[in-house]
Amino acid sequence: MKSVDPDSVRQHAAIRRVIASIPPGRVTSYGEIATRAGWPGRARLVGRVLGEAPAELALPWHRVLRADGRSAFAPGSRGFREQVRRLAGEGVLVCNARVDLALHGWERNLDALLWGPAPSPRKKAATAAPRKTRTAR
DNA sequence: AACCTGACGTTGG
DNA sequence: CCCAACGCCAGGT
Repeated sequence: MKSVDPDSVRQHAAIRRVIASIPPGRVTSYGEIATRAGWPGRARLVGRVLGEAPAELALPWHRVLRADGRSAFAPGSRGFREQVRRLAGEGVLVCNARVDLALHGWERNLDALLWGPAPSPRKKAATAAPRKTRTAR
């Protein structure tokens, strides 16, 4: 049998716990989860844990996005569509394959709201800026 | 034991 | 905006 590292078990448990505590209608990143779980920099591990987590746990995986607000799944893929669908059901809209973290981010959006958008500082108000829908790369 | 590959992130060109 | 280079962890070849 394979010896299981007890420390590793705690990591996974902590990570799952953090994911399970993401409030509906809010999203966060892999890195943020890793940090909250006590292991900053282990974003990759979060992805693995999420992928191996049994469905019975019913973790809100759809509320986990990349640091830039895009889904970890390829646009158009099965997972991508399902994630977008679930998020939409919670009032989180995905525009241009991306979620506005400054708006739906799980805490940490205060300074962003006060200092202005952090990621893509939309030059001017999006007064109907058609922003080409970037035909799938 | 190298080498590759991911539900990742940051920095620098 | 795209790409490359690292840093990171665990598994598979």
